[in-house]
Amino acid sequence: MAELRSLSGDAYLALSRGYAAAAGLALGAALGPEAGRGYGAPDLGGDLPAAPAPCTRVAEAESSDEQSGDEDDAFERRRRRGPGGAAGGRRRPREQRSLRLSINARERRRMHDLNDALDGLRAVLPYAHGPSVRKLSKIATLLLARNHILMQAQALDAMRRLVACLHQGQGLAAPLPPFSQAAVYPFSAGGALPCPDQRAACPGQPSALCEHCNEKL
DNA sequence: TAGGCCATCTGGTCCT
DNA sequence: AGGACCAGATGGCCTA
Repeated sequence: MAELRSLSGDAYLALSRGYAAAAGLALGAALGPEAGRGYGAPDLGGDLPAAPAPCTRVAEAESSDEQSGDEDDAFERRRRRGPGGAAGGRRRPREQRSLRLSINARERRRMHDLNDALDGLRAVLPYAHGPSVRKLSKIATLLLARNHILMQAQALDAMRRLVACLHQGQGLAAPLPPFSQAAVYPFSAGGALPCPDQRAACPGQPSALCEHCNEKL
């Protein structure tokens, strides 16, 4: 999992493509070695992990006395195992159990809210959405979002520099790379021009930083 | 069968 | 005291 934390732009694209593949979409860029065990595999006909349906969640979370038998069993096991923990104290067992169930329900609700937020994030990320595509994992969602934000920031910066060039009336000494590669996917290998070309493209920008080497142009 | 991912329970800590 | 947040443990499901 550590490799995902330092996901490069190429790996990001590979990740996106991995999820897009099942839907027959190609987001470009070669599949990198970091594309990732378990992250790129499409779900062929499989269902999502067995989470309670959204419509049943609320009722489930709000009626703490109507928990599943599993939770009852777990509670009994722990009760037998030893003295109560923080929730124990001097409470009567019934009181203690009621409090525990209430805490469990609250925690469940909290996690559902967190998952809803993650679903919202997935909905705006550039990867293939669809019933035949496996949902991004939580960690993949966060890493994809992070890299997407970074790339959007870089694209925005590139556009700002371009506008600055045009305002100075110098035109472009060299053709800009295709928007889809340079602006949208600035990390993509071969997508952006090497530094000397960048210099030639906008000679009137002495203070701008090269996005490839972080040196002044 | 191992490994990845997930939901849930649980106890601890911090905050209001 | 009660709620929010966190991390560890556990067990289930799915895939390679």
